[in-house]
Amino acid sequence: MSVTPRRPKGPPLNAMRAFDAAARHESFVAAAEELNVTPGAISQHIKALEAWAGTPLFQRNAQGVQLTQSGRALVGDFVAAFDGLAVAARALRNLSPNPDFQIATLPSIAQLWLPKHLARIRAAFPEINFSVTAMETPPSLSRELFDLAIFFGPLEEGSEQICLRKDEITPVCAPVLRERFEKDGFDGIALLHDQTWANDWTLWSEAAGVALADTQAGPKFSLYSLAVEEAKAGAGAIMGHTCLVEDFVASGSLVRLSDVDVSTGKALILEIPEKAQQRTETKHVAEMLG
Amino acid sequence: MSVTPRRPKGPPLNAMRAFDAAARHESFVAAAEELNVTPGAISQHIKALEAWAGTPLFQRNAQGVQLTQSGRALVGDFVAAFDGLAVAARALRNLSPNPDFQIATLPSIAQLWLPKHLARIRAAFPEINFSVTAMETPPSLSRELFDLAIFFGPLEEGSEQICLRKDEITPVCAPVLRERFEKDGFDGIALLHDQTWANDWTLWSEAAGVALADTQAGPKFSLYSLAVEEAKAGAGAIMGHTCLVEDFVASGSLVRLSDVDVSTGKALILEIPEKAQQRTETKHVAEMLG
DNA sequence: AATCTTGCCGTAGAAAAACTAAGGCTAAGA
DNA sequence: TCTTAGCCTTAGTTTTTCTACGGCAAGATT
Repeated sequence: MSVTPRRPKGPPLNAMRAFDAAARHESFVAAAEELNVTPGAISQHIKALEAWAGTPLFQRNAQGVQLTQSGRALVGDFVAAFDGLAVAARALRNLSPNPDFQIATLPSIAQLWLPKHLARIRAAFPEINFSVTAMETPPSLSRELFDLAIFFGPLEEGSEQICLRKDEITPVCAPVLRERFEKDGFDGIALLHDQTWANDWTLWSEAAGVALADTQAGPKFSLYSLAVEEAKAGAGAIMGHTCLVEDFVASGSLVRLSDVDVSTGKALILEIPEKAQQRTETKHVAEMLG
Repeated sequence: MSVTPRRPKGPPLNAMRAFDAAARHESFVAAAEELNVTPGAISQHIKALEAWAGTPLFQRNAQGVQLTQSGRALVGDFVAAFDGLAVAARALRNLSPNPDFQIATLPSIAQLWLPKHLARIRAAFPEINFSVTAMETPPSLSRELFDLAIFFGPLEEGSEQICLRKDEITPVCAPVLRERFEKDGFDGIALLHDQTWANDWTLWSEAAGVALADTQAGPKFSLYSLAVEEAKAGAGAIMGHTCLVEDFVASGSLVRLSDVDVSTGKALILEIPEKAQQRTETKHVAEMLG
């Protein structure tokens, strides 16, 4: 009999959150990204939880984890619980007198598309502070405290989505390279690549029926906007996503190298949380972007 | 624009749990007890949450806290969310090959009533490890990971409760004091008190119509079982709860000083979680105690 | 076959969070 | 007026959590 009557403790909350994320993604790396920590942290949380429960929750394979039978049985409960918590957290945030309006989007969209539109919206809502967070993968709006997300992707049923633009690509370059292109075609120009859209050149050359020497060769950039800047400076041609480069084409700082726009099958999609979790301004802001 | 794209963080989980507890009890002290920490810890959590939200959640008064308008609006969401989490946590625990069977009860019951009954049950379930946690206030079975609770209290509707015994009290003392009692009545004997049942002597004297010089005077003990031991050793008379002292009376180590049993209006109550959260053995164990 | 790449693990040390302890304040009630 | 109950604050300690980095194994690539 212990002298200090310590109640039996439940499992650590943060470990449960880590499990929730890891289970939804079936990946420690993806969970780590969502929670903004390193995969090692997730690994430790899961291990702690497994120790507490006395049962393995994941089967570790070399190229990824997989939920065990036991683990899979828990996912539903945990997802439901943390969904509920997210609702509560959002309610808490919305109490604040003037919470930031949080927008999640791709780095490229944040840099090339959003500023122009956001300026208009800021003017309409001068009292609201709009924050933009750039990320590679769309967040779950039912989980994370974003009020609006803009990403490229296929339209999905059942969520609050608006298609802003079809995603189409066409090669563009600086006007100074135009002459060289007229002479040698694509062979005379370096192809610039963005790492997250590494297949753009291949996709376009196949769909447009334009043969290219090597669709993978050429300088690679970690950010699309960097590649665009380089292209404007004359470093080569980039596969332009029309919605991202149209302003440069209009102003003449980039010129088209083809009349053919190829659809990527995706679209520029605006997504907002489900109704119950929207802020009063959300709908209005979405309409101004659409 | 920050270079490291840090996602906006939600409120700290532990702070939300502290809020949940504090809001349910409308008391930091009670919340602290439930979570097994000091009130200071709760205070800090709440302050952190208020800072995060930018809104006060509690109004601090000298003799207790009170939820603000804002705070009250959140309670429902948080209670629901943490209820869900408790369900998930229980599911997690029940995965374990052989989890302890957790029993919550008053210290006095744990020491004076439970051992006899538990012995029987341990014999019937030799493979199960029964853990007993003593506490002053019944836990919420939908929140904490107990499988069974035994407390004195009024029967309530709608929960899974079984009345084990009516709670009745009657004064008892060691046989050696009997003679003195015959001569001088209660005036010749010290009255022993347990701090959690400080009014027992008053209650009995009024209900039984027996006048006592001072129902509050006499040695006080923090544990009822300590007072019982002192009484057995001849230190004075104690107000015996029949279900707790009957064995000593039967064996002769304590003797009754009155024929009058006074009902406290309470009962010895066994409570188990709602069906969906019970373990397979729960019902059976409860029946063996009843 | 050799080499990359991906995604996990483990450990050590560093950083951050959570907790306790102790002293103080205020209002209610004796 | 004194006591009690209940909260607060602060400082310091303990515990938890995170990162950094080396390693390993299975597919993929050359």
